[in-house]
Amino acid sequence: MNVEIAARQLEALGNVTRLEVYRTLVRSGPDGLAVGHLQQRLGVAASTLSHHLKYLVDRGLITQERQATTLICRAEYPAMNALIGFLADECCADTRLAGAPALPAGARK
Amino acid sequence: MNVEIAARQLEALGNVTRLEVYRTLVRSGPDGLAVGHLQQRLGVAASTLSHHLKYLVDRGLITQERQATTLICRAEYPAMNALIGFLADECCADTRLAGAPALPAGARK
DNA sequence: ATGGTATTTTTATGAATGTCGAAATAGCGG
DNA sequence: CCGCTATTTCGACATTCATAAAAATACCAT
Repeated sequence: MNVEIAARQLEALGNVTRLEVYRTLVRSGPDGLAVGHLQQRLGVAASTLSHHLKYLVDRGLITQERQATTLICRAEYPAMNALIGFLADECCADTRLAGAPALPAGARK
Repeated sequence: MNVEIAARQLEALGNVTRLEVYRTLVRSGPDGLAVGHLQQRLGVAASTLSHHLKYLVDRGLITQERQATTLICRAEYPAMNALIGFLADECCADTRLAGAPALPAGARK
């Protein structure tokens, strides 16, 4: 994980529609959700949704698998884990794990 | 923390220049860094930097404090913590804390 | 006040985004 | 093969973004 990749993934999540899509997929668990179901649930135009899904696939945040005519979308959990890891390690203090303060300049990497 | 705010903050970090700025500030610790130092270190035009800093302040990711002629910028750690918390809780499995699998659909909220 | 350094605002411009309807494609079921 | 459903591609459009030079502002030191 480097800054460029992280930025691209953060950017992908930095749009309400896409973030909702992604969140919905994550919460749907490993079974994923068909594009059509996503479309119904989020109420966005199919073409817009398709556009955003491509975006998310491109950046490795979700995967798609054909099942007959429908396309199943799934969150790519390792990607999110890596991204959170980047934010926590490269950028941030651990937080929520403990009350540890931010690491001082140059303490890592 | 809601989806709109999270998306705005993620978007703010979803640009290489801003992510570098932010990362630099986080790693500079609580003392922060002057705009000028950031500018020198990152080699971006002052006006561009100022633009991005405003962006980050707007979204609550950093704060600024005047000290004589120089403006000290600091990462707003709680904001990042909340954002990571959102990603972990609302969106994602915990990861890195344990090997726990993603929460199944509807397990939360 | 004057000069100097630090930072922002203004202004400009090219590029990318977000959105959607309409048309095109893909692939099953019969 | 045909029709049907699912999804994508193709314009089109308005909006926002990223960048930076130039001018303006802020504030200290003298």
